Amino acid sequence: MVNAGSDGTLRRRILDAARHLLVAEGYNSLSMRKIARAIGCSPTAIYLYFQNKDALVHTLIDEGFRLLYEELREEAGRHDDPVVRLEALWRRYVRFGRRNPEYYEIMFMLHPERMERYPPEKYRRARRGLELAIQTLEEGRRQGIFAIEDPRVTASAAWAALHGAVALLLARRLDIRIDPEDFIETTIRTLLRGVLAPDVLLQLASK
Amino acid sequence: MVNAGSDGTLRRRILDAARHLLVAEGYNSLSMRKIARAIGCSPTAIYLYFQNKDALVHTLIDEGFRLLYEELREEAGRHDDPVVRLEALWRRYVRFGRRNPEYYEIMFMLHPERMERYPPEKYRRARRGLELAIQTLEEGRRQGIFAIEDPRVTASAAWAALHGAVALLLARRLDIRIDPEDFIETTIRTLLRGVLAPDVLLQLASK
DNA sequence: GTGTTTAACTTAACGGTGTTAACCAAGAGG
DNA sequence: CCTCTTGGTTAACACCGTTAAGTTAAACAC
Repeated sequence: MVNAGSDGTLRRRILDAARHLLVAEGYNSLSMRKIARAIGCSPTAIYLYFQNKDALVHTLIDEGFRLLYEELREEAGRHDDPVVRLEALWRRYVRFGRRNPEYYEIMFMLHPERMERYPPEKYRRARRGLELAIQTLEEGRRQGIFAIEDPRVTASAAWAALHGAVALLLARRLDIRIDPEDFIETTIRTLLRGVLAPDVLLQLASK
Repeated sequence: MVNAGSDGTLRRRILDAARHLLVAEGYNSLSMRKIARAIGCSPTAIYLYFQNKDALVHTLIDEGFRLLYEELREEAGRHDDPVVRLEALWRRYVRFGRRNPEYYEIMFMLHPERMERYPPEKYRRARRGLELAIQTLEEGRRQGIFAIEDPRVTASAAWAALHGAVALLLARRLDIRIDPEDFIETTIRTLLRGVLAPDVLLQLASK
């Protein structure tokens, strides 16, 4: 049979089925054969449109990065004050991870070995979100609000911290006695206090 | 053949081979059949000593947690000043992760679905390391050195931040222009500034 | 209108995986 | 000497990603 099932190019339908399966059953049980079964084609048909499973997953990862970046860009455009903007960006990142756990997992939590094949050229696109934080940090530093050395390194360190928080949250590795909201709040406030200039911090604390 | 190959109980030899394979080839290519081949027994023999592959990996994870805790406990015993001790604990954690990437991966970076089966009772043992940080934070808070609310939550947030740093480092997801040492240094200094009381911070900055 | 090419897809198969069921050989106890 | 238990084995099932070869239908040349 040719183009079995509903309409739309097979490539598009493969991606839709893959994303659906990913969300429904998680990355671990995502298999070529299941995808094929879901759309009523043979497993090998997928290889006409994707070099292999990794390539397919990478396409999903691209989708995820685009989604995340659009959220961050929109958020960044809403705030003028560097401190407010930075905090908003951070919160939005965490929100994205918690709301899209399956995307987040394939984007950031896949095994290193598997991800080394993810083309480095695409990493640059993926880092556009970080650039928003870097610019904000740089801007605030010029105004004497942030006491940091290298904005790029600081932004990366903060990103790593948020990633760790999201990762542990998604993996449910936190002590059950800890409230997730409290945990996130503490993470962000600690980071913020870590980058703010001491005098600004005192000023904030006094009022 | 009975008890093929060298001496030692088969159970012990399975664990040794598994750990060796894990370190040599990474978690992804760790398979029951490979372990069996390495020690010259049949794949099914492993099931006489471990319920399944997960149970085997969990035993390796236990080893890892014991190793990590011993390092942290030894480190904690070497420093009296809470600030110094906290920083030393944090550095030691990062060092463990970077020196034992395979252990770190199965301990903290395995897929959530797989890890949910890891018995919650064992998590408590795994958290003993965190208790060291909690106690240190509590101690420093009583002395007015740390401006934090809940030591348990703060310790968890800091742990998450360090985990994120290690995870991104091991997964080689950092911008290539960023020096890993610089990155770690910034992470730890930011965290420290985030938990220190503002006046202590100013005092530190002035001298 | 017929012959040929090409695009889209299929079936069969290879080598790998975790895991289970059934079997077997050697030693221990009566 | 016979039975039971211990500590393994072999064979098999159902899955996986991937490749090679085959098929079928549409498109095009003449």
